[in-house]
Parts: sequence; C-alpha cells; structure tokens
Amino acid sequence: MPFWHAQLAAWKEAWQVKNLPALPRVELTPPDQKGTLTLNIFPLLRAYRGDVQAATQAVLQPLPHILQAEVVKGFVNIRFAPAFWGEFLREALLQPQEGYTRLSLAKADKLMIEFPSPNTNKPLHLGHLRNICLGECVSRLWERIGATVVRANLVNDRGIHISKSMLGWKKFFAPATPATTGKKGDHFVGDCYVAFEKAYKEEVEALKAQGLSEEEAMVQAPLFQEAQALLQAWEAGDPEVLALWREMNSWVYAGFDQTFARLGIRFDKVYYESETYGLGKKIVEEGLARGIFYRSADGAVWADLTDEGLGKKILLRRDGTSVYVTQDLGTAELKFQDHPDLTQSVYVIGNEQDHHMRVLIALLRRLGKPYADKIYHLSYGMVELPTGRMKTREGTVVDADDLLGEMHARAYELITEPLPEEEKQAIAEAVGQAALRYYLLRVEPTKNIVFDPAESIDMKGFTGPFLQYGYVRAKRLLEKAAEKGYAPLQGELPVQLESLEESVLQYLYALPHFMEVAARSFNPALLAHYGYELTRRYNEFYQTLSVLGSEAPIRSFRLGLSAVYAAAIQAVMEALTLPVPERM
RNA sequence: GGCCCCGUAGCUCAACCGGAUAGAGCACGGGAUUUCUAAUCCCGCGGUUGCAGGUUCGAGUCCUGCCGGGGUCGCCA
Repeated sequence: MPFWHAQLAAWKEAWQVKNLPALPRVELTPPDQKGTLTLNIFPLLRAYRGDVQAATQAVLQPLPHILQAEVVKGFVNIRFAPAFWGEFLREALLQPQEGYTRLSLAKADKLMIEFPSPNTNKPLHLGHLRNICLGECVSRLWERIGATVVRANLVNDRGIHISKSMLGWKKFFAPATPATTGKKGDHFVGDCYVAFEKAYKEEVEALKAQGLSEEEAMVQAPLFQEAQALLQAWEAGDPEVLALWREMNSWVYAGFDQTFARLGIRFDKVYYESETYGLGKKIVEEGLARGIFYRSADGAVWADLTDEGLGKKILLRRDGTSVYVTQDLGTAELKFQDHPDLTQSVYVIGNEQDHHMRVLIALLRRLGKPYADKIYHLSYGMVELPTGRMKTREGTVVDADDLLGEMHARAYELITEPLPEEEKQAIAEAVGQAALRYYLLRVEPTKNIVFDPAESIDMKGFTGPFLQYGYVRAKRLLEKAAEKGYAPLQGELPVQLESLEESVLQYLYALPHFMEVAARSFNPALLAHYGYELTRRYNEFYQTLSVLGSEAPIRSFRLGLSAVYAAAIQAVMEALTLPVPERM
C-alpha cells in the first residue's frame, strides 16, 4: 500500500473506527489517469449495496488536503493539493534517514543471511556475482526497514573437490605458488583444479577404451582413487595433508578477499565446513540412535524421506566420511547456537539446490529442531550463456575479476567531463559496477539470466548508470542553487503544480512502500524497477521544466523536490548495492 | 518417469493481495541543446501474455490438462 507509513497508520485507524468490512486497496494511479493515489472500492461496493457515491464519501472523509477526487468505475482517483506535497517534502527533507529512507517496521526481526558460500577450488564467477549482489542487497533492504542483519559466509573448504585441486597442484604445479607465478591465489588454485580434471578425464577415456562403463571408469581411475585417499587422510588428520590444505586455502582466501574488497562486502561471521562437519556427524549419530535415520548393510547412514516425496538421502558414506548435507546440518545448528534469537535464517543459494534445501529442512524437522521452519531459501536462477550453462571444464566460465575489469574499462571510455585521472578511475569503477550489479538485480531472482559475452552490458536506458546519472544531475543542480543562495522549500508554495512535478512526487511518496515490499519479498528487482521509474520521471521533469530559471515559489518547490529525489535515489542505489558517484 | 522453476513485443525485462486501454529498455525510423551534465528527453514502429478449458463483476496473475525450455531426483559441494 503506497501510503507513507505514518500517514497510513492514521488513515487505517480512522477506518477501523468506522468498523467497515474491508479497507479499500490503495494503488498508485496509472499515468493515463488524473491523480496520485487510487482507492479501489470494488470490494466495498457490496457493503454499500452498489452505492458508489456513499462508498466514495466514506473513503475520502478521513483524508487531508484533497484537491480533486474523480470516480471512474470502481476507482477513486485522488489528487493532493500543493499544501500536502509541501508538507511531505518538508518531512522527507527533515529526516531523510530515519523517517523516509530508513524505516522502523522490522525492529523485532533478526536475520542471518548466508552468501555467497564459495568453494575453495576455483575463482569466483558471474554466478557468484549474482549471488553476492542478491545477498548484500537483501541484507541492506532488511536493515533499511529496521531489522538486524548478520551477514554470514560459509566456506566449502573440504570435500573431494578440494582434494582434486590439491592433487592437481602436487602433480602439475608444485613447487610453484601464487607468489612465484604472480598469479592471484584463487585463480592459481583454479588452474590446479582444471589441470586435475583434464588428466582425470583422460584416464577415464582410456579406461572406457578398455571396455569399462563410464561409471566404472570414473570410480576406478587412479587419480580419483588417489583423491579419495587424500580426502580420507584429510579427515584422519594427516599432518602433511593438512599443511598443504591450509596453505592452498590461504592462497584462495587472499584472492577472494581481494575480490570481496573490490565489491565492498564483508561478513560478520565466516563458517568453515571443515569446522562444522564434525557437529553434523554428531547430529546424524544422534538421529541414528533415536531411530530417525537408519544404517544400510554396507554401513552407510540414510534418511528415508520418500513419504515427503524427497526420496532417500545418504548422510554418511560407508567409509564414515560426511557428505554435503551432513555438514549443512552442523552449520544450521551452529548458526542458532551463535544467535539463538534469529527470527530467520536465510540461505542465498542457486535453484539447482532447491531439492537439497528441502531435504535439509525436512531432516531438521524430523530431528525436532525448532529452527527448521525459520530457514528461508532465497533461490535464484542460473546465469547462463547463449550456448547454455557455464562450465569450468570447457573454459566457458565468465570470471568475476575479468568481468569487473572489462566493465571498468568500458565505463572509463564514456567519461566526457574533464576531471583528474584519479577521479576518472573512481568514476569508471563506480559506473562499471553499477551497470553490472543492476543488470543482475533487475531480474526477479527466480528467473534465469542469459548473459551474452559478445553483447556487452548496457550503460544506457534501463541500467544502473541511468540511476547514477539522475542523481548526479540533481546534486549538481542543488549545488548551483546553493551557490546562488537559493534554498529549497522557502516561503510560499506554488498555487498549482505541473503534472510532471506530480508525476515525480507520486513516486517519491511511494519509496517506503517499495522498500518494504522488496525487503519482505526478498525481491530486489522490485526496487530496481522502482528506481528506474522514479529516475525516468525525474529526468522528464528535469529536461522539460527549468528549476533555477523559474519564479521564486516554484523554484523553491522544485529544489525541494530535487533534494528529496536525490535522497530517495541515493537510498535506492545504496540498497541495491550500486556505488553512488558525485560526478560522472 | 516423479518433483521444482520458467514461458509476455525481434531481443532483455515489468505489471505491487486478481483490477482501468498489458508497460519500459535495447534494436529500428524521426526529432530536441543561446538556459540546471545529451550516460538525457520527445514522437513513431512493435502483442492471440506458449495452447485449451475452468473459477468471477473482472484473469498475464488463481485452478486443471497439455506443449516448450531449464533444474533436480541415495554416497560432488
């Protein structure tokens, strides 16, 4: 409901006093109709026996400053008088932080938001960037509406894939290091992993040529056997294996930290699966003892979830080592040990793991964990190439660092303002990232994104730089006004407003609504579209009407409008994780 | 085969609890700058919302079936 929240509360109250059957829906009036807000009174007509006049009057009575109300079918379109907008702009300007762009709606909520949880055997790619943008954006949105947020990263630092990169290093790279090769640590380790996969594939092909099936070949290949032995040695605590593991991880972390820093994200808490899988195993043992799980003849431990349509799930291999879900059980428990007062535990994970997450929640429910129902899987679609999925082994992965560099270079080319080199670099970084991040956030999380490396990400139109540009122009306008001694919202208000002004005001007014809905629905795309539409309207206003050149009361009002626009779009960009440049 | 997600203009996406004539960007064609940054603005072109039923004052939205794409379904994470 796009009523600025404080006013909405008063209005709702007035309604409850009347004891009417239903509140009318409040919507933004569509652009082709005259008005700012529309009250949809269709649902009320029954109570008023089809008397549109009576229903309209009842609805309008508690609202202040109505200039005009037009009834079209079941819709009551309201326009507000300049006095209303003057009040609104003043309040928004007085408290751009607490009252307008930051809300106190979710003070009781405390969320842990887990992202991006990378594996430590390859560098970050475009899929991780989508994950990071979503996770950080959702975190900021909830903070904006008043909640406490704990950002958590879960590092998948153990498992067969790690053994593979370790073997890859031993066989093909040792004793080289990132330091000796000058390569970024995560990329270096990624190369080790790819080298392993290549050699492994060759072994599998050779075995298949000898008549083995694909499945047999994959298990019997010497490199795979070696990797498994390495994993067992790791779980047994072999000091030599652990030392190499630690060293290679430190290379990867140094690389990740560099990319995280460039993206401006940090975590309140980092979990390592190497530290949580033990707890996971313990939970499985307990479940086994309580008869919730069972042991098969070969010694593996299972959960039977067939009655929930989730099939059977292995929890411990026959050699006793843990699998993915085992460590996730431990991590889930640990999160609530660390923060017992969490109201929600959010996992930002791709939709390829929808099934896995359902299994995890089902297992926790069976174990009687009260937090099982506080888990929310923020599932998002894949970032695909026109040719299909990105695949490490085929070298079609779009590397995060490469893409950031490319965006920076392209943004740099577009800078026309004469500015010092250092500032140009900073702007290029801000604009490049905004284009990339907006591109990833403007699509609803559930949908797949097709990224075509041949067609670069746009900087014009429905893009991040579009929002930045609107902001920069508004700020420069305000600066120039200040130089001339013009102040916003001084003296009298204009007698009547231009429709282009009302168009901007309508959207400014709706900011808190969009902020709240985007947060609660975990859907940044809503705010991305809001920010675009708001800026589109402001640009139209800016392009068509003069601010500095207009008469005093109008100028002052338009400056107020511009100041609130700047505050609003800044808040939107911050929530969407877009950098906010002052020039471009 | 079972389950999950997706299907809207040539392409990329919207449509807030079911609401008014389904809207933007890109691309394409035309136009706007003696005035606040042209990464902007204006005009034009572009639709059987995958198909068929159902629910109701009203369906892109909800329900059923089908078609197409993707994901996933006991020992990768």
